[in-house]
This record gives sequence, structure tokens and C-alpha cells, in this order.
Amino acid sequence: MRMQDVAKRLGISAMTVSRALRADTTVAPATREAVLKAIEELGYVPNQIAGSLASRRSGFAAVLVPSLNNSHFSETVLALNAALEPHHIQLLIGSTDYDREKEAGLVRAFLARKPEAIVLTNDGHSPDVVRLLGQARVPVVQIWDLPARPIQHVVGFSNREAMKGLIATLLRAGYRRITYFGELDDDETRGAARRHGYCEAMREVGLSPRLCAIARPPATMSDGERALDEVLQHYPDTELVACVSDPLAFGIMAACARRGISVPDQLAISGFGDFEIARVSAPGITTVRIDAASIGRLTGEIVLDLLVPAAPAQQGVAICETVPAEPVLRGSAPGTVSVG
Amino acid sequence: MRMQDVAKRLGISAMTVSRALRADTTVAPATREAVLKAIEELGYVPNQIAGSLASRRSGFAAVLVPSLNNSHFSETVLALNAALEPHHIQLLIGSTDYDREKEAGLVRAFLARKPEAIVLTNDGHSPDVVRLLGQARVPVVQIWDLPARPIQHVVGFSNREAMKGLIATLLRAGYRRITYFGELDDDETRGAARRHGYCEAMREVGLSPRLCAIARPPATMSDGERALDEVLQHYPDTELVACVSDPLAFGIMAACARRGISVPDQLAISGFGDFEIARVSAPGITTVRIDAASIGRLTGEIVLDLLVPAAPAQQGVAICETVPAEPVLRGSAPGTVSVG
DNA sequence: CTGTTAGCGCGTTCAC
DNA sequence: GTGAACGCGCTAACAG
Repeated sequence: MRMQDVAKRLGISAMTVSRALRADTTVAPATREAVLKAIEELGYVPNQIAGSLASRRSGFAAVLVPSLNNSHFSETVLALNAALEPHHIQLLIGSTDYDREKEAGLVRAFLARKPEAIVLTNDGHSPDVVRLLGQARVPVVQIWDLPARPIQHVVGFSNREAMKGLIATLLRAGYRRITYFGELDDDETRGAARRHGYCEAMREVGLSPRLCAIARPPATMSDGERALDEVLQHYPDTELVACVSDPLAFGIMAACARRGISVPDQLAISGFGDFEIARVSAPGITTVRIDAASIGRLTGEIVLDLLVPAAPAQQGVAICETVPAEPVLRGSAPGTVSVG
Repeated sequence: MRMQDVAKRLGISAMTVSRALRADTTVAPATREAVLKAIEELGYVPNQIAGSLASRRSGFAAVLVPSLNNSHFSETVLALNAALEPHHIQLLIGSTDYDREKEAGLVRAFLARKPEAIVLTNDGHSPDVVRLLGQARVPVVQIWDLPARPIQHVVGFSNREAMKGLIATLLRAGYRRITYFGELDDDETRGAARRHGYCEAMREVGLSPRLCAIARPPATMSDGERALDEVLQHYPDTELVACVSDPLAFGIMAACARRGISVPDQLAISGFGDFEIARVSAPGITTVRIDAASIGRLTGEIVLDLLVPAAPAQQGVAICETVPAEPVLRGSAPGTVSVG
């Protein structure tokens, strides 16, 4: 069924049906009512593919995250979706699995759908991707970190500074033998940025970094057992394990519970992100609070702003919004050291 | 940039460019190579909106889940995506927030994109939705439960039977004062189905159901504290709290730890779903194992099968795949009762 | 306020 | 193996 068919039934033109379907167009109230009624009765559903081709507005925004199976990214995506939905922008969601080549493939595929904006979770992009994005003249927002050389807009925070701040706080609290446990990643990933932040904080007080890693990203709670093995083997005198993320921290804490290692008395643990589990678990997990939802919401606002062509003065002005990233001390690594 | 532009550059017709871009079409190898090279150099990206309109194949499949912020549904969606991606089917993902009206709105919006299949997480649908889906002649797969009156295809399991099986196992293990904690939901939801399964199992051994609920779906780990309050107030003699899902079970277990209530000695706890947290937490959580990823994978296979028009004999034959749902006993409610 | 005309950028179909 | 004509279903732009 096409608009034609709806129009014929009412003895009007397809154009009037088209207009009646959008709020911002001029149609006689009675006509609009009749059209909507006919559409309802017929169960007509407009073909938005044809509409998009004609209007050159796809109604899509694309978002790429490393993993959807990570509650933090899914919170961001949900908040972004919630911001765009009222404006009838449909998200195209892609999961890169922390793989740069896969990201490149997804960007190509998404660009073919002519999204009105594209949101990337910064992880270091392939040169192809950057070139294609430039040619496509599509607004780009990078989220979840502050890239050294942003493509356009940014909503995030410095993962390096955030982890550095947490470690500095813990050092001031008196912890010394702090071992970092992260992921195997040498690229410009958020995990690597956090590791660098840890190293800097340690070096600034004259301590050598103590690094461990077994997991390819993402490190999950299931990696906790092996991570604890690794830490105890390489750095048996560890006072505190600083983890790249909360799920891993929880996994290590659970492994400690199974082995009768008391947290924080025998081993303190910190995470990153302030996931729900960090607040709920007993003890709570010392971490860095990131408001994942606000990243999505702010990104949504930027995307919506970009839909209406900017005033000439604002053309090409890159937005960079920073979200807070504050240490939160909880029972897993309290501000008063109790490690004996 | 259009195909026209690529074609002109090579002195060929747009049609040949179009053919060179798909593997199943007949082009001279040398021509194809030249076309791909030109496309690469120019950074040309085909307009799939135009392509979809002409070919009447959108390359979309739609999936609706109650919540993406639930690791189980996100696992299903990820597995579905993984199955479809190699075939260049892009998922349109919608989150209904457990709201039937919102579901109806999303179905309308998705149908306008002409998806080649639509996947619903059964929750009882509005009549409008069922009618529209019928008219659209779009393949429908309902997942995560066994609807009383399926629309078409189904991939799932009986939530009622699964919970009934777990409770029956726990009753056989010797637990008697089992209190159920679920969500406020009177509709045909999975939560309600699980509650009914609990009630049946209790009644079959002559026990009265003991029901508690404070949370609207989804019950999360953060609801644990209030849930424990509720249980202890209404049924202070509870031996075991049977939860509608693992995150809630974990939340209650953490609340017990904070209050010095020993699990399972003073209070046993069970969940549902076998989420990662049920395996990792200490103690592990007794639950029902559901392979969320296999639901997504099987759904993907069905969707792919439906893309190639079926043989006349198979037309209209509804597929119903059942996935296993087995009780798993862990430390939070072991097979040997220790509640004193 | 409404209708007409003319594409949007491809793929289908048929020639050759 | 390649090209030309046509249409997919809708909306922009203009006319009235």
C-alpha cells in the first residue's frame, strides 16, 4: 500500500497525505483528520526508505561502542537513544569488539545509510575511517575519552587523569604496594590511558609501577580468579590491586572471598567506572565515578543541535564537553589503610 | 557523489559500477577491479537508501527488548547481531521499557523502515501491533518465552515451567518456607510467568505461596536492600528467598552481607537466568540456567532462513524452538539445607 | 490550503 | 559482459 492508495480513497492527492503526516506542514484541520482516520483504518504504514531518499534525511544516527555487553556503554547508548527518540531519530548501534578493522567496516556500512551524525567511542581509528568521515561531511562525536587530535566534537573525560587522580588519592591514604591489573592493549584505548595514569601517579611519588595483565579487553568479572592468581604470583606483597574496571575488581573481590582472603584487611581493591555493582557489593568498591548516562545525554543534545544547520558563525566550531570523574572511596579500599 | 560519478571517471555506465559492487553479478574481472579501485580512490560510499528503495530489500531486521540495560537481553541481541552481521543485515534495536504502548510506537516506527524480519520479546502485545504485523507480511519471531498464542515463530522456553522446576528442586532439597520476590506486573510478562511457576510448585506440595514485590520491572541489584526489608517484615521466618532474576538475588545477598545475615545458613537465596554474576559471586547463586546467547543465535538462523523465500511446502509453517532451562544449585541455596 | 511536476540514486529488466 | 530505459514511493519546489 502506498500513499497513492490512501489519497485515492479520499479523492485527494498523495501530496496532501504526505503533508498531513507531518506536524509542521499546512493542511486544513478537517483534511488532516480525514487522512489520519483513513490511514488508521487501512493500517497504512509510510515507507520511510522512499521518504528518506526524497527528503535526504535518513532519520538515523549511528553509534559505535566497543561492546554492548558492558553496562557502562549500554547506559550511554540508552541515554543517547532516550535523547534522540522524541525527535524520531533512530539509532544504528554497532559493536566493534575492541577491533579497529571491525570499526572501519561498520563505519563504511553505516555511512551507506546516510546517518545524520555518527558517534564513536574513541579507541584510535584507522586512517581510512577518518578519511571517509571527512568526505561524508557527517557530524562526528567522539565519546568516553579526550582524543589527542579530535575529529570534531567530544564528550568525555581524561581516562589517564581520572585513574591518576584515584591512585594519587590512594597513595595519600597510605597505600604503597599498589599493583595495576588491566588489559592487553597497546593502542590508544581507554584501558591504556588508565594504565598510564596509574604509572604517572606512582612515579610522581617515586614508586615503580607494578603491572599485570592477562585479559584482552574487555576484562570481565569472570577474569577475577585468574587475575588474582597473576597478582599473587608476580607481586605477592601487594597491598592494593587497582583494576582497569569495576567488573574486574568485583571478580577479584569474589575470588578473595572464595579463598578466605579478607578485603580490605589482607588485600585492598579498587575499580573504575562506578558501575552498579560497585555500589551494591559488600564491601562497596572504591572507584572513579563516571556518569555514563550523562555522556549519552550530552551527546544526544549535540546531535540534535547539529540537525538544524548552525548559524554561519558557529560553523565548524568543535564542541568539547567534559564530564566529571571523581574518586569514590568505599570499603574495598578505604581512605584509612588497614592492610597489615 | 553518486555511482554516475564513479562510472564517468571510468568511461562506463553506472549499471556496471552497481554490478561490480555485488559478488553475485556478472562483470569482467578487469572491470570489477578497476571499479573497486576507483571507488577506493574516490572514497565513494554507495547510498543504500536508494539501493533499498530500488531493490525492495532494506537490509534491516528489527528487534525489540524490554531493556538493554539487562545483560541477558543484551547477550541475546549481541548474538543475534553476530548471526546477522556476516549477511549484511543491520539490526534496528528498540527498548520498550516494559511498556506496551511504547512497544506499539516502536513497531510502527520500525515497520516504516521495512525490516525483513521483526523480533519481539514477548510481553503481551497491543492489538494494534498484532494487526499491523499481520498486514505488513513481515516475518515475526517472538523470543524469551512461549506465548499462549504465538504470532508466528518462537524461540524461547516456558518461564513458568522453568521457575516451577527450580522451586520443585528446592522443595525436594528440604526448603519449606520459600518466599518469592518479584516485580509488580500483572500482564503476560515473563516475571508473572515465573511467579505463577513458583505458586504452582508450592501448591503441589500443599504449601501456600508467600509473595513479595516492590519493584516495577526490571528488578535490579540496587533493589536488594529494600527487597530484603520487605521479605523480613512480611515473612520473618523465611528460609529461602526465590527471586525473579539473578541481579535481584545478588542485591539481596549483598544486603545480607552488610547486615551480618549469613547466606545460606540464616537465609538461602535463589535467582533466575544464570547471569555472569551468579557464577562469579561468592557464594555462587542457585538459579536456572538460560543460554541467552543461544536464543539470539537461533533467532538469527531463523531470520536468515526467512530471507530466502521458502519452498511452497514450508510456507507459513511456524517454527518453535525451545532452549533448555535447567536448575543449577550453588552455594546461595545448596541442595542440602543448612538453614537453622 | 492543495495539486502538479520533477526528481532523490539506485536496481530490475530487457536489449544488444 | 555491458548499456538504456524505467520505476521504487516519497517529498521539494513551485504554481495556483
